[in-house]
Amino acid sequence: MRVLLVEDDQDLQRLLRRALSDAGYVVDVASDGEEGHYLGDTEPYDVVILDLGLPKLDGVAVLERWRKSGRTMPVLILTARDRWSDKVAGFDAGADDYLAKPFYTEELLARVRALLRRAAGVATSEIEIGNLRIDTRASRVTLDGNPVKLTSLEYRLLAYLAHHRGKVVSRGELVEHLYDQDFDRDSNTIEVFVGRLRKKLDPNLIQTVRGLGYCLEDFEASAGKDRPNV
Amino acid sequence: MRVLLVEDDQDLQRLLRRALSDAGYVVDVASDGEEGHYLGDTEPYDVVILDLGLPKLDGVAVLERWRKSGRTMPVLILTARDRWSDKVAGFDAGADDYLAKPFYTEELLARVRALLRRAAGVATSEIEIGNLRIDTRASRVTLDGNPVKLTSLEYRLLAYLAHHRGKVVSRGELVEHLYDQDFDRDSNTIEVFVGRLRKKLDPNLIQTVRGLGYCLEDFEASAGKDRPNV
DNA sequence: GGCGGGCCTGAACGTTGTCTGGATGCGTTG
DNA sequence: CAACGCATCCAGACAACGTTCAGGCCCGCC
Repeated sequence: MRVLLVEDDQDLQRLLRRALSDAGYVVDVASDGEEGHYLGDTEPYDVVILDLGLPKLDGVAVLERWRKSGRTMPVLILTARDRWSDKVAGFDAGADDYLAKPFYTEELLARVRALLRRAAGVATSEIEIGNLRIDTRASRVTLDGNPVKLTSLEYRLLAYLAHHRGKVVSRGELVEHLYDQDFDRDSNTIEVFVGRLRKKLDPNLIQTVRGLGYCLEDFEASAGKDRPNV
Repeated sequence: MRVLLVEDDQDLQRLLRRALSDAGYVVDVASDGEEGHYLGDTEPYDVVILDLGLPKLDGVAVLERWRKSGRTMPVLILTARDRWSDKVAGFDAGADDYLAKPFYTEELLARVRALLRRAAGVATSEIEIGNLRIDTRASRVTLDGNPVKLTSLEYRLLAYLAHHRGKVVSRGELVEHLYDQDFDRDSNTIEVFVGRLRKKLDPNLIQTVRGLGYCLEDFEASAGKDRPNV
């Protein structure tokens, strides 16, 4: 998952960037409104954390522009505790959630997870696909109840597919969301990781759609078992 | 849900009492340590909010007495922001969470909810993981029945992992909970303590998830054998 | 107040696992 | 059948992690 963090305060920026990448997200950072707006307009983010008090272009304005040009990614706004009017303005401009400063890092992470869940149309922090279960809060995966050991990138790839379950996801989209901008796209790492996931989980879990990408389906998950049509 | 609030500052007491009962809790209030201790010892509370700077009997002493006499209800301690040593003492005495003054009411409420949730999940004050047993009220750890001597930080690290058993906990989260806010994050103390715990307890107890953090697992404690799906 | 011991810290160094990209093989498509 | 896309295998590079150790700090003890 790829996150855009728009925050001008240097300390907070460093703290959050760190916490977010610790949590396994790819993080891009902007320090002012213009930069933030540009990035959010051009790069595909799964969620945006947007401070409201920004130099050059105010957070509310940034958000309004995004929404006007059709950007629908979930946006969480950060605001000083006493600026209630900002909060209202933020919601009116199309924010999905807000958090008042100061806050605890974990709370922010929890809210980011919630936004990602909601965007995927999932109610709980656990995604269940056949006999496979992904606990996004604990960052753990179980198959038939047995815990499966995944590496960081394997997990992130699986999580992304699970959040877009049923949709065909292109290799390019995966690269864009799992890596940061400058990544050599000629490599075949995605294939490699898909292969590893298939081996560790279920060979039929991730379906290849030739020429388009990969797809994680409901009915595929229970494949390894005794089922009528496989 | 019934809450005990032990706070000597009149203004804060009124504010919190109001906020808590607004939130739907039944609130009892004590204004000094003795009264607080008495109430906590005789009445069944679901959660206690305990200020540390109290007349007659200090908060840490109150907490210690409760724990020694077997009271296991979750306790959230309130402390002045700069009294770091108090926080440590509070944890060692058996606190479940802490909040530094000044804080926002909403945050307190969020933490109270979290404590209640957690208490609902974990029935006893003793956490058992394989042959390891952690007595959170006595801050004692036994392995195969033999007591293990842990230092303060070792214990706190273990306890935090145990409270979040099964969850992958990032180094950053650990640092945030074990140390003061501004702690040099480039140090490797966490690794050192994880190493010590592994040495003192079980080498397979704490699992490392590369790039994400550490995880304390149920199944790991029993035997470090190679299981099917790993 | 000086002394000793345990504990925490941070740096250095050794080790391991993960990531990556190329080579190769297989199946599918046109 | 040739070309292409995808899967698998492999090994080097590298970062993350583990281990050890010495210095500093605090505390209790003499």
